[in-house]
Amino acid sequence: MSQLKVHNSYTRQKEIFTPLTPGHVGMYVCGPTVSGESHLGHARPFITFDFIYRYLLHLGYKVRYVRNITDAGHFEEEGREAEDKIAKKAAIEKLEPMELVQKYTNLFHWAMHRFNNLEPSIEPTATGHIVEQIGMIETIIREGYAYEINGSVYFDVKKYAAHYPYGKLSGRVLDDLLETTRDLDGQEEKHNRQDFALWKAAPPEHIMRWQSPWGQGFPGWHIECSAMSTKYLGEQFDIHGGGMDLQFPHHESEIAQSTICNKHIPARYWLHNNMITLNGRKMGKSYGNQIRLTEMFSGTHPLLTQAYSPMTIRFFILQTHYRSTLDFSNEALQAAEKGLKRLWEAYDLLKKLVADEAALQAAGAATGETPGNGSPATAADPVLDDSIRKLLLELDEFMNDDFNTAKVLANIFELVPVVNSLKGGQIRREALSPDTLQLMKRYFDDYLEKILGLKGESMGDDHKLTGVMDLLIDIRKDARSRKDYATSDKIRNQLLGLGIVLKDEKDGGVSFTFA
RNA sequence: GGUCUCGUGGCCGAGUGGUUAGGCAGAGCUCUGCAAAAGCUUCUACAGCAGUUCGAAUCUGCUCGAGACCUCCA
Repeated sequence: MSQLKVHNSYTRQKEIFTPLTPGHVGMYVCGPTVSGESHLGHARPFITFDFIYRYLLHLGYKVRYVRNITDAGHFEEEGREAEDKIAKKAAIEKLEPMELVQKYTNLFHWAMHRFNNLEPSIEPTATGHIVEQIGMIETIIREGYAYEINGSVYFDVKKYAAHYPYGKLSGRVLDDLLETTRDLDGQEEKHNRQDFALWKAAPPEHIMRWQSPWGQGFPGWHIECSAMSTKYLGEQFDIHGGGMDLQFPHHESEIAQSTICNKHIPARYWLHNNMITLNGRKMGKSYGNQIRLTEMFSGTHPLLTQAYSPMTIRFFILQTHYRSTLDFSNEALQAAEKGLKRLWEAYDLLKKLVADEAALQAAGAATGETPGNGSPATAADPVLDDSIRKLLLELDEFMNDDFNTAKVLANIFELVPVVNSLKGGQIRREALSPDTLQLMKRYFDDYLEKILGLKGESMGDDHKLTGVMDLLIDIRKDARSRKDYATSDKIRNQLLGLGIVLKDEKDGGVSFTFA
């Protein structure tokens, strides 16, 4: 099997992934700022790094996945809104800051859960690590790369750039920044405009504040990630992830801070997911075009023609490579919804087929007979059998190639007609060897559920409901056998009105799904 | 203005210099009491121009267009 290759934003190349400590992976992903509700765009990094996390686990790595919660709030830089965002909104909503933080943290966790994202190993909060942040800032000052003015501390970018490759991650040149940095209020106390805050003195109205060697204040935007990643993953770790829009200035600043404190770049592999767009434009609050997750799930946003389930959104995201932009539209989401449904029904079928096969073998074994009805050990259609195995084995190659979930799904979709044909009889069961059928089931289990993190939308395991359905299906069967189609159609149509779709199978059986 | 990315068939999207991406939608057929589902077949592509090459959607240049970052941002 091929080795895992990842696209490293830092080198702009695909590189073979080699963890610092064999068998172990440390991964840090920038988490949400819990000052408001998450929107569709936010779903992308957390789903992306979830399948990356899952795949690393699948490969057998022991992974420590750290994803922070930014609950201190980043202030708008340099005085435009010299107020902690969280404190500001809290005043508007008449809530305690921590109450607000709790509310949106809960909402975030709820959304993550619905997306079937695994929980990170550690989910540290910024407010819980003020001490570490202050410690790091002190180190940077001691090293001579930060200075204090009026109770605030700034990172000396110019000095840093003279000794280290500043701007490499984001492809930025310091001189360009000098020219393009805007005039903002409060700039004058900084030595240079491109310097960024490590610690900000808190104005009197600022609610969230902590005591520091420089007086009462709050931490700058970038220091929390440096402090927490260092604390939980060490001075250098394997993967740092986040959205592409965080490359500058956030990740660039993290690199600078950690380089001064720890003497080397914090992470070896920098992975960035691309944006979700709406009519070709990035979804984000700056553009006022975001659709909140609660609105997605309920279909309440004016742009939505219907509600979209968390799994539909997950699947929608998985159908695209994580480094490409993904354009939202109702049509695209509906396509994803239908595709996922077809895929999942085939997967359910496959599970049944394999279970039946196993039962047959078991029955044969129990009676001591050779499994006359079972499949022979060899494939009657070796060409088909081979092509299936090839499609399956390619899945590993695709994932190893920078997590190409789009290709993975394409191959799996090629197998959907095979599964359906096994059920429909267009392909005889003997055509495939039992091994191949088993292999297919294993790969579907691994890829669809374990790695891509998809799951069946629960249609309710209500025994009473299934009982009633069995009864109705039974009555309808009787009616049909009497050619009483008025009755049989009435049952079917009325169930359809309730959102339950009956399907008459070829073999006389009847199945039902929820529309 | 600076830096960078992208432009694929009705829509969403993969893509290696030479072979079908895939999904959804459309068309035809099969199955079916009808329907749904399913199966089979099928249509429309690589922004434009020029170049490199035996051969380019895939490399180079130019033109046009879109977007991202440079400010909080996933």
